[in-house]
Amino acid sequence: MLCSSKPTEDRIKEAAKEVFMEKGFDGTTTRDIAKAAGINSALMNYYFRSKEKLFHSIFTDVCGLFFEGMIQMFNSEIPLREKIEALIDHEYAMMRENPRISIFILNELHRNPERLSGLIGPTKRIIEDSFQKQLDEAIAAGSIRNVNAHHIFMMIIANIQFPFISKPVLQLTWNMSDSEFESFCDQHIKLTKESICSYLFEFQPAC
Amino acid sequence: MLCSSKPTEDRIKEAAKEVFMEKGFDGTTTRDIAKAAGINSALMNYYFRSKEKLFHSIFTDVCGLFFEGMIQMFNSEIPLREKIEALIDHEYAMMRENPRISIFILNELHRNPERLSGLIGPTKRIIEDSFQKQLDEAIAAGSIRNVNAHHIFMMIIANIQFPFISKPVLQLTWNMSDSEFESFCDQHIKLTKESICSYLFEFQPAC
DNA sequence: AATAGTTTTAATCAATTGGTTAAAACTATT
DNA sequence: AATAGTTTTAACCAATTGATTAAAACTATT
Repeated sequence: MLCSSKPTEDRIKEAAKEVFMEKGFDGTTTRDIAKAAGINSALMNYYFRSKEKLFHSIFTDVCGLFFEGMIQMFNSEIPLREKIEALIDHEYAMMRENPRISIFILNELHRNPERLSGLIGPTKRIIEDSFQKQLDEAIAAGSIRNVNAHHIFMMIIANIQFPFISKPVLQLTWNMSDSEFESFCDQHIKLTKESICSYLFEFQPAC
Repeated sequence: MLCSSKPTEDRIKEAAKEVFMEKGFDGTTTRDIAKAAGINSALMNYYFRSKEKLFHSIFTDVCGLFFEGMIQMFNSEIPLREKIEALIDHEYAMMRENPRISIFILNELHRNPERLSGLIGPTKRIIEDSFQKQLDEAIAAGSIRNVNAHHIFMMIIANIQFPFISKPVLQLTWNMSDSEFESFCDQHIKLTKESICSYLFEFQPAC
């Protein structure tokens, strides 16, 4: 039967995802995965042919989760101000649910940039999005400052993802508990919204 | 002799730093290091007792480089606006000289948070800095918006470090050459300065 | 219950890992 | 040049790594 094999295959993938996200590709052994999945270590090679192939499968999924929602948001047809706030809210919610996703993806790409080839599909679409157009129209109308979409994009993701990426350092240097870290993040995305929107919308057109 | 041994010890350290920063602790083998340093692999254990100890030595150095300058800047006695701009300039210069330093440190801490214990000394001082006082005074004087130092700090380092951390993704999704990436960063720190300063200084005190 | 097909396992493989050893090469002092 | 101390090396070790194998356990069809 083909379908009945699903549960174990999925169990392996879920366990592997956990371990890979925590330890990275290099720090993970196939025995770690087998142990986490509660299976014999040979079974991993039965379903996925190698550690590399299993990782690739998981990495593709994780990147999808990481990029898809964001891209949809960018290309959705809502007014600029709401879009920026919705983007920040969405991105923040995603990071709260998957706090390690950012450092995991970015580090694996840093270690092995060729992995990018797999995600050219989903990410490429960021380029040809409607966001720059939306900005250009607002700029032409004089309702916002003249600024490139890439920088707005960077300001958003940097301010949301970086707190999670640097969490261990922050908690040590600022003596933060987990709940204090949470409220710091809450406050920071609020401030990020304000900061970006005030920079964009509240300017002196010709002064 | 004790002093004559320095050159090789340093050569090992320099080579190890390169390899560790590129491949991470888990991705690096002692033979990689020996090869990069042009030495017999046993010599590494002669000078440093183990891979872990060699790494610790390097990690301490790198963290010093990463934090020291920033802390000094924060505690220097210059006016607020200049301080923020100087901080950004300094941080940016440091990242341009050591583009991988951020992802390296943050990932190693993510993988093994205990390594933080070694850098409690240098970083702790960030807490008891004069920056918050400086902000409080400006807030009391009504010259800036009411905002916590932690958030200004986060806005600065997030906007400077994140472009370097996410460089591979950016270059792919936005089809950027190395020089285009550079000018993007130039532009982004300029924008970051403007954005933070305008948020801080240009506000309606009671509107 | 006998069969054929699938899934799971224990045992094992060669390669690589971090680390040790004992001898060699080098350096300086006598 | 003989000595003692340091630095470097080749050879090696046990443990771990990713992966394979052949047999066992399971499942369904006849």
